[in-house]
Amino acid sequence: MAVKHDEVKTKDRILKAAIEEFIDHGFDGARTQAIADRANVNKAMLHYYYASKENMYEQAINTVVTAIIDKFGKIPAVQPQIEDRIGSVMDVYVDIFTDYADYFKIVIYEAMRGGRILKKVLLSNNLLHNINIRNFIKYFDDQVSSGKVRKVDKVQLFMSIVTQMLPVFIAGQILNEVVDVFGVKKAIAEKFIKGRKKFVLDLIMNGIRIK
Amino acid sequence: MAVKHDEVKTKDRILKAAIEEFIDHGFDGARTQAIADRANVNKAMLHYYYASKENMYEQAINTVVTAIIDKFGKIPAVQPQIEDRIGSVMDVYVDIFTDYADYFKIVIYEAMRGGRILKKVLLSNNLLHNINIRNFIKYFDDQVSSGKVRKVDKVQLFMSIVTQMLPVFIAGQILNEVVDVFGVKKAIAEKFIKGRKKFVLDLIMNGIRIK
DNA sequence: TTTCAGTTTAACCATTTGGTTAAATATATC
DNA sequence: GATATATTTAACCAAATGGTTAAACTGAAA
Repeated sequence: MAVKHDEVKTKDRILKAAIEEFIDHGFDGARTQAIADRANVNKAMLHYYYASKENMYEQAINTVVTAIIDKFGKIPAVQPQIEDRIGSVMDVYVDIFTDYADYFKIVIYEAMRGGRILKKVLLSNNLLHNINIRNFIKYFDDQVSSGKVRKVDKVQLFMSIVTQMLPVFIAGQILNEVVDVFGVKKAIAEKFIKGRKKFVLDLIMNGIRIK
Repeated sequence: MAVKHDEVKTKDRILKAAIEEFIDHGFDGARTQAIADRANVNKAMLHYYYASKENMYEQAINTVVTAIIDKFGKIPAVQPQIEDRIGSVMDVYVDIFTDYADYFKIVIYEAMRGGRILKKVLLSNNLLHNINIRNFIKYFDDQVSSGKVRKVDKVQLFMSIVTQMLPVFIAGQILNEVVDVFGVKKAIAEKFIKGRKKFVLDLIMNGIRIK
């Protein structure tokens, strides 16, 4: 077997280039020639290693989805204070919405085209066991039992935590445009994002009503 | 002038068809032939009335953005109870995320491609005066003054209200897939969406802490 | 009924796109 | 160095795509 030993293997360079191209343009907007250029290889190499654009896309989705879901395992399982626990969930999502924003963007692109590939990837590789909302629910039940917090729907609460962190992702994508269009000062917008976690944590714990 | 009087004018049929095609496939995935088929016209008619795919796309974005922004004007300006006021904001967004979900999808597609056209459309037609977050802020300030609610960042609060309604949109796009992939029962998922507004309103007002 | 601007059609076109192939080149093993 | 296998390249291809054109058709006004 005549195996070449490059610094980074051609096959991997192509996949990385493909992911970048899909991030920027989605499946339909991506061009195989552009992927070849990004990877600095002849276009025929894409066919050699991945056979088709669609197959390359599936590998790309698999890679990014695996990376994102791995992050979910990073939520510290045990924490005494409910604020800390909710804060940890927020931290993980803030991390994903910043460090993995590009990967998350591909996933949204894919979901909008129908999500056929996403579904396939999620159902294989039993990736889902890492999305441990069950841990959160169990923890929350304990807190309710011990009288720390009142009883509310736990799935609804979890969704509230996650969705309220979405501005972090959205800002990363279109902050400059929002600044332009709405005439908000950039420093103000950045301060808004920086203070997001603290605000949401306070809102979830205390609400706005005066008692 | 020999003007034809169809039930629905060809030009309008084409734009409607284009919007549908862009909803389903985004700009890059949309096919001019598919638009012609949807509108039941010869492909040359697209060129006759709209000159290019890009121009057609710009008209489409203009139409859907105008429709969505008009909805923002529907928030009742005056309401005595803060719960009602927040509820009204939620209602408007729930309406947009259900009745205008397809339009909203185009806007997301466009934002993900960079939002150049979206920006152009928003900056022309002074569409933005309808997005009256200022009204909400003024109202909220009054409520704080009169001791009804405690003082929190108003923009943060507004974003919390809006983002927490996003599951309504997401469900409309991928509810069936979520049911498949995560093995949630469909009735449960639908109940979750139905109860979303009530839950979020309660959470925002009262938080989860026991005092 | 002639006129003429507005509308529609079929056929056509240049370019782009994803994909393919045969030949050339590199590399490990013997 | 010979051999076999893996890798890479340039050239090529069919299909699809957005766009164009000349000619035909339509209907209201003169």
